[in-house]
Amino acid sequence: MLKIYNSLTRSLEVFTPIEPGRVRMYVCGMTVYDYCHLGHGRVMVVFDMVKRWLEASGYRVTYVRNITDIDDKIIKRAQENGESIKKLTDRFIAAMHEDAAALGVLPPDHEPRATAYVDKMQELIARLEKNGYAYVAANHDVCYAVRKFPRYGRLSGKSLEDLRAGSRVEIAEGKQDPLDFVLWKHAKAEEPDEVKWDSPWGPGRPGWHIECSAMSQALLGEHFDIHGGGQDLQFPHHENEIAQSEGASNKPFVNYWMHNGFVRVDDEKMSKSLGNFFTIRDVLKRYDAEVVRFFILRAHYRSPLNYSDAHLEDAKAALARLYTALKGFEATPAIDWDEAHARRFKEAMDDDFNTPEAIAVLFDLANALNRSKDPQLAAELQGLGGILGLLQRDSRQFLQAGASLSEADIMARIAARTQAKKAKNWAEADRIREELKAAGIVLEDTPTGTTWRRA
RNA sequence: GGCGCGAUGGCAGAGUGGUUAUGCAGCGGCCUGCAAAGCCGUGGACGUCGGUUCGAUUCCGGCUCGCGCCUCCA
Repeated sequence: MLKIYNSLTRSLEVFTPIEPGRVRMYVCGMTVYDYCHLGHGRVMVVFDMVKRWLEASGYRVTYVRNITDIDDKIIKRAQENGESIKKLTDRFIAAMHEDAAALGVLPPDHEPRATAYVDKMQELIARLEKNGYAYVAANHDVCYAVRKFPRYGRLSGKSLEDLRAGSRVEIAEGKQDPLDFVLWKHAKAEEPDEVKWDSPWGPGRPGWHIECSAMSQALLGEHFDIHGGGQDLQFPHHENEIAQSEGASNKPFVNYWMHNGFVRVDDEKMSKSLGNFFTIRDVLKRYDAEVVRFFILRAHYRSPLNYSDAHLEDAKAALARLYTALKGFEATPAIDWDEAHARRFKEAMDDDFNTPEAIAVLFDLANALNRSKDPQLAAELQGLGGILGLLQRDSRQFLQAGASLSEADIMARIAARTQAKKAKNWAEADRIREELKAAGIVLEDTPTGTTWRRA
């Protein structure tokens, strides 16, 4: 029985889908004006894991992760680069897909681009206007009247009074309330035609928050099961989504809200604005993508995750232990859910996707496999790993990837060393081994011959 | 200032009202020509002060410290 920590109620709840056997899930994706950093990587990996576990549990899942391809920063960046919005966003969407694929993130079922749903956004705004939640401000922007929505603040645990007290002095041109947010931004003369759409409120473009309300509704309906995203989106983005979607439909919007924790650098949130971010592609130049995925999944999705070389090295060594246990087994992944390890794995995953505990089970399984050499355990280790998107490679491939010398070169030296060993010329044998070690190649003598792996 | 989250052994990171997390690193042993890998064993922990309890790292409260949101942000 799956339990999910619901940000809306701040408690662990039994998961019950709206439609039996079926899960509809929406996750806020990226604004594509730059390369994804590791924080974005975490969102993608975490909700990929969630989707995989839901499917492994027998649900049919429809997973939507949107792309924000129209926004202030995109416009600004395109102008700086002297390229069109379309060209810029296409470029970074392609890069995002490369990064996601490298991290073993399966493509979502739908990946809507905001610009393709502008008509849906306008429909939604029109309904909000009709229901009395939207108004045209003095500067011609269409705004959402926050005070009209009684449940505003429920998700973020903030009252309007608290928010007002804490809000920095903000020049809210024409807004009825400083906390009101923009649904439709009136076009400005200096903006390129590419970012102007005709609308009942004049030419302009959608506000950020309405995008997700429109896309989720278009693809998943007015009421769906799970909505996810980074913790920083809880307020105001997700709060605003609720206000918009429920204000328009008069129905509950989402049953379970999930928020993943931040990636940190030196105990500070990794973010564009702080400038302390590492892009996924930079990290992948130095670490195997599966090591990065393992590193992300080794922490609980709601906990902060500190990024550092030492932690990546640690993850690399740990993952190598798992692959080492698998060495020599070419089993087809197969899970016997009645087997003790598999049951523990399931229990962990059902407990709010406790991947650290699930991975601990994998290590116990590796230990049992090392002792017994039972191919069934190898099949299970690979099977359970597969649910997390791990351990699907040939173990030799993992253990040898990134070697500084060619296979033939290494094999030649191993042959030379084997000769030396036969002649009991230990000095020469050790010299060759040391030489390879200096090149990052570790030799291991086994009863059936010498094997190698990269350090 | 308001709201929220967290504080676990050298590092990372789960979990539990009384009994082993797990991984990396360390130490001892087995194996090995010696190693490596693996196996066996082992030391070392629950921020602080109170409370509840037969018993708390685990529940409750104060404090301290850290982080986040309150502004675009995954």
